[in-house]
Parts: sequence; structure tokens; C-alpha cells
Amino acid sequence: MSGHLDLIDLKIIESLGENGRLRLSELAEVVALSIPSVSERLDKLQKNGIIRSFTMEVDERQLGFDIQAFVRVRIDSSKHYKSFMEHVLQEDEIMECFSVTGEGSHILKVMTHNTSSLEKFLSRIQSWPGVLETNTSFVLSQLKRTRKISAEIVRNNLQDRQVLITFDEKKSRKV
Amino acid sequence: MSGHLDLIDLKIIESLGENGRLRLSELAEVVALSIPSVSERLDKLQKNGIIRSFTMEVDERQLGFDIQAFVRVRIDSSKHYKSFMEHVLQEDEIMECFSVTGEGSHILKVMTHNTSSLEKFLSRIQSWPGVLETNTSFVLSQLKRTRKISAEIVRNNLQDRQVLITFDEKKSRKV
DNA sequence: TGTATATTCTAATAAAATAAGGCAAGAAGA
DNA sequence: TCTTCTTGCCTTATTTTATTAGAATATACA
Repeated sequence: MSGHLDLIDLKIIESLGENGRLRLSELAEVVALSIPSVSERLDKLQKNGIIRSFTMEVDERQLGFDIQAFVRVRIDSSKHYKSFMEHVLQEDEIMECFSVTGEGSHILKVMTHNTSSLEKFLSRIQSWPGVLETNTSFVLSQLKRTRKISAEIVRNNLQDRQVLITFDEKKSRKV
Repeated sequence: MSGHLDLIDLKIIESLGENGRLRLSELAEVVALSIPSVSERLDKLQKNGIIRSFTMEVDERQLGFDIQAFVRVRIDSSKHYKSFMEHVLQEDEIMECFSVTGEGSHILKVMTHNTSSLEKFLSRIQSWPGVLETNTSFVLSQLKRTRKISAEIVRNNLQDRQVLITFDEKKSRKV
């Protein structure tokens, strides 16, 4: 049970970050391994939870989500933490929720149809036990959106942890 | 050139949001159409930019990105806007960048290896022309992360725009 | 060094995607 | 209303891709 990631794994991750629907055959070409080998590596990456899931970026506006916002929430202590989390999971408007340092204890990334649905959502939040304050920033536009995980950067990250052991040129198959 | 989305399209989007690597054959099963029909719809969804790209969710920690943070940036007026954007696109640490209302003009979602790389990054930002102030919130944990685009909600969003016209039961094929 | 484990390959089989051609329903126009 | 054009879907045939099984090679460890 090797938990080691080598450069081939990182290239697979990088490639799939750019196009999550790449075929095994295309990945095999990129990393110069046979298709079954790539398939096995991919399974392992998912099994180990390094790859969590495959998803999609959509144009939210075209799907009728005209409002995106960040909502900073301040909740009082840990007493209401569990119920807060349950509420968060239930609300479809909340796409992401982060526990953070700084002003407020949480940041919510919210997506709704229009201002009136956002208003309803905000008043709902404010009724949750323990919620002391919210502070909303509307998203006017998104300047950058990347899922790219550079193999090179990950290699640098991991090598001082010694998680990443080797990259043997020998392993690469001739094409 | 029909730009209309029907419920079948929305089901395709919903399904791919949950698993972006679903096969055409599996999608065809879900929406009860033939494989070539689903393939054609999928092409069209991408061509129309409703589906922007296919990607992946990874476990950032396992890839050595131990620090995630939101950085609020205040830049002075629009004079430095263009150069700011260029910088943003260049920095690998910046995963997302939003132009927002409220305190500060932009929110950056940042991912780095450790506090020292974050520190370097922050001092780099502060040297960009026009950057007046930054305010960093560390992400302690992520409580929710969803890419699910519910077909039902999108239908509700779109029907008052009358973009969504029909859902004919007749169109569904027997299995 | 010897043994056990990992990873890879090839080849055969199964499954999936693509491409071509045709049919039917609905829209647009005479 | 009738005709034509377009759109969306189907089926079939072909090509491409993925899976499985088994053998070989390399790696790690005692």
C-alpha cells in the first residue's frame, strides 16, 4: 500500500484538472504508460481520496443564477456549531462554507436567482440560533477561475515532506 | 439555433455536476434518450458555453497545499485595474478572483504550501501598483463544497425568463 | 541474496463512442 | 392550408476505448 505520489500521478492530476473528461487513452499518451496502468493509478488516486470527485464548471448566469455573493457570518462560540452546520448543509443556496479566522467565523459562498431570493435567504440565516451578524458582498464579476494543479508546484510542495519519492525515467515507456 | 434548455438538458447538467466523468451511455440511461442524442446535446451545451469545462475536486492538503485563505484587496480606482488583473492571472497561488461590493474591491481565494509562501505572496501583492490594503482570513476547514446544480431549481430560475419552454413526456423514449 | 510486493505489459474481450443515413414532428413561409 | 425546411431523434455499422486476466519485470525488504 504505497501512498507515494510520483511525477506520473501528478501529471495525471494536472491533466485531469484541465479536462476532467480526458480518456484513459489520452492520459496514457501524456504520461507514456499503457492504458491499464493509467487506469489503475486513477483508481488508486480516487481510493486514496486525492481525487475527490469529477465535476463541471457551468455558466451560472445562463442557468438563471444571477446573484453570487460572499456572506460573512459571525456565530457565537461553539455552542451552536452543530446546528449551524446542519443548516448550512441543507441550504441549496450555499455552494461552499468555510470556517475562517478574522472578522466573522464563517464565509459562505452563495448563489441565488435574484435579489429577492437572496433577501429571503439572508433573513432565514439570521434566524438560525447563534447567528449574531452577517455581512454580504456581492460578486460583480469573476476575474479568475482555475482548477489547475501544476505538477511542478505540487512536486515542490511534497518533496520536503518526503512524500514524493522518485521519478524514474526508466519507468517511462517508449512510444 | 435553439438556445432553449429543456428538462433533459438540466438533468444532464445535474448528473454531470455530481459526476463529471459519467459516460454517455450512463447519461443516456438517466434521461432515457439514445446515446447519439445525448452526445449531441452535450456538444451543444459546451458550444453554448453553458458547460464551461470539466474538472476535478482534489484534496489540497494531500497535495501539499496546507494553507488556504481569502484575501480581500482594496485597489484604488480603475486606473490600476488592468495591471492588477494581469498580475492576478499570473499568480499560481490565486485560484479565484472576484470583483465585489463592500469592504475592498476584490476577493482572492488563495492556496499555498505554507505560511512562509503565503507571506511571500502577500508581500508581492502589496507591491502591485494601486494595491492599498489587504486583509487575510485563513481557512480552518471547509464545511461544505458542492457543485450540484439541481435541475429543479434551475427550472424555477429559468421559467420566469421563458428561456425554458417545454418538457414533453412524448419525447422520452421507452426503455 | 532471496522472497514478497508493486507495477507494468500484452492480448483478448467487452463496452462505449462516433459517424452516416433516415424518419417524423414542428416551425416558417407561400 | 399546404409545402418546405429545420430540428431532434432513432438505428445500424464502424471505430475507438476500457476492462480483464495472466505473465513479466522491477522494486522493496528481510
